[in-house]
Amino acid sequence: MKENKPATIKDVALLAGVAPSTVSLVLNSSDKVRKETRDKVLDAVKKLNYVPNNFAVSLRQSHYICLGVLVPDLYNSFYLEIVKGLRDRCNETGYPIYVSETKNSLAEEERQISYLRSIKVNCFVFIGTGDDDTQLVQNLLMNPNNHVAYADKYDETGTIPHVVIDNYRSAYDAMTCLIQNGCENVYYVTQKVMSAPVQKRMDGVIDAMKQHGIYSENKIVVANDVLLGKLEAGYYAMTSILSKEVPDGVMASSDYLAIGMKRVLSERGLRIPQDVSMIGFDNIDISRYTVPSLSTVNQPREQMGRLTFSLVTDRDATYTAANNRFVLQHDFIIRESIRSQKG
Amino acid sequence: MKENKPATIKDVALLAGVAPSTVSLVLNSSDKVRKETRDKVLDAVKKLNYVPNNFAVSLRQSHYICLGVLVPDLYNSFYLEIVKGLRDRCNETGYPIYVSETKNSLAEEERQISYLRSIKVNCFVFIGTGDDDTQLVQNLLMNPNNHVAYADKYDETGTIPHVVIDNYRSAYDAMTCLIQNGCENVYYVTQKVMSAPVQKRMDGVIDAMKQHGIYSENKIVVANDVLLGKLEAGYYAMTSILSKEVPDGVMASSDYLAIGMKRVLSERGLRIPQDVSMIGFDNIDISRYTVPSLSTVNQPREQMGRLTFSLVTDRDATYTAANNRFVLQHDFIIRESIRSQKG
DNA sequence: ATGAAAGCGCTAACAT
DNA sequence: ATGTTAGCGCTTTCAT
Repeated sequence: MKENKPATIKDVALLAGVAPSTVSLVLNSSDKVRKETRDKVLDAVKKLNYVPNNFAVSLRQSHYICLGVLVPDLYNSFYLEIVKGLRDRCNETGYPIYVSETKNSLAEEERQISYLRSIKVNCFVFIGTGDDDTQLVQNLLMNPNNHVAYADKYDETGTIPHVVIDNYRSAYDAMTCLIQNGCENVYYVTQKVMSAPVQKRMDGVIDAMKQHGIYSENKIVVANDVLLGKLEAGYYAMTSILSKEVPDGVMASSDYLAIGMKRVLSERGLRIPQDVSMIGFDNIDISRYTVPSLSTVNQPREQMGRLTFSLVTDRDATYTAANNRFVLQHDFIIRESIRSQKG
Repeated sequence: MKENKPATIKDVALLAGVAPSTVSLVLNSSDKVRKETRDKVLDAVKKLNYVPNNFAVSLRQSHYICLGVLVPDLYNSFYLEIVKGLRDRCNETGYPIYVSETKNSLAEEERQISYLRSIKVNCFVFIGTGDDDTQLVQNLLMNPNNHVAYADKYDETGTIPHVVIDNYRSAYDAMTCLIQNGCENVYYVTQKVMSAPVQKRMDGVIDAMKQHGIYSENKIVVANDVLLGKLEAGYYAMTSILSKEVPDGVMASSDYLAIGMKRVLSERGLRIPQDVSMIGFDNIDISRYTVPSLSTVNQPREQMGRLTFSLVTDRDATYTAANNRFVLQHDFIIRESIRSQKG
């Protein structure tokens, strides 16, 4: 039995011997129709393999509640975990969710937003995108039906709800830990794109170094992760450090970088943590299983996603925080890659 | 300037002093309208921040070309790379793409398909989903507008184009390599969900073992990766093997499993590859950077995605293969985790 | 080169 | 409890 065109509500009505509006009623609120009629309709629906045309529904209802998510990189497990939190909440509540990749490009971001608007998405979540998109966001908010929230992204105006961890503090503490465990010559390798969170981490690292009198500009190394991929970028960053000297500690702005760096140390016969202590950032799943396991800072990523969902779908602002900044707790996870040698 | 309702084509027409149909003409084919009129229209579009309502467009045009992708697990980098290939081709050609997670659940798959159909998706790509969804697919194909292709999934009927590697052969070769390099007591750890590709790999492994007279049933260990996550599942599988004996070689059906297994060996002071040779499957990005680096089988994942895109969007079957099976080349990647000791 | 008008499939207000 | 009907925003003949 080949169907040529998908069945419409009219076809169902015809087959069931009722009016289209009755079919609609059955499909949307089951209690306003006599059971007998209802069964006839549902029978016809099944027989015709009927699926409502969402375009017609949404056109008619003129509003459409759907989450649009913008992420720089869809292959970064850090972002993916935040998206997972969003996705789970969407599944729980029946919201459609559309995830787009922006590749750190403002033009791409604009293109994606335009598409999302064309399909009447009205809830926009920005995860970790650059700081230059504030104008885009303002544009979006011109329509009061639109809602915006950020995850892992700051809003200094205090108008847009955003979920972050204390990036400054967590990085400050991580670097301090290295120092307190005896490191005196520490390098910090950071990713290239200086989003606000990454900037704040660097500030924290530098302040910690300064406070212990071990800061100098050349201790900060910018990895070439835009061109190379994080693992390889870490590998090259560490290689360049070793071409100058062997530090007694290294910190990276992400675990991926750290794993690339670790590989070089092993190749050179340097032992972690005996020769070099090491700490990453993000706590990706593999960090616990590397040899030695990697110390790191954990961000509650899924929880960030879940909270962001609430913020962007919340029509009544039941959630509040000073300056719309929701700061979640990070954890500092000490594993084998740091030698413990207090003092 | 707050806009309350998004601008419609009428608003644009009004402001530009033309008819709605003219606006439509301008927006869709630029050459049928006088330049002067065109500019007026584009001006109005910009002023009103106008974005076409895709629901209305698609409703009117009644067909909609959009890719719907179904994946068991959105946090598995293997699938993600295939999706990346699809996504790139979509971006190149302007197709929208909607990616759904099915979690190895038939019910979830059904739910997602129903949603995709409601938004008039007509191209369906199944990546690595179970074998029990053939009925769903047949249902889909009742409508001749719908198109289906598989990636990393077999179709034995020969009706549905599918892209795979030679899973049997690649696994057979990998196991043979271990044996030829001197391993005599080898275990194979496989993931639990026995999709056809995973089954074929196991068949290949077992045949290679048998051919060299080293097969026995207890050499095959099924990891508990449904409950635990692959890393941890690998960890426990290896632990259980070591509770019986120390093999001289292990192979895993995925790199993730292998990394979990590797950790146990290191903890027990067993050296790779001196004491135990090791090989994984999938060539995830980290495998090159682990210490020691992990030997593995590479699938051309992005290419699989790109080809699958062509197959599902191709209206004229310009691509052909025997039984609709498109077999891409795998690579066998030898790294440090195998000791080389021919004979 | 541009305008007028019909209709895609659905829902909701109103009528019965 | 169910049917009738108008109209969401757009494209696409068909006129002009």
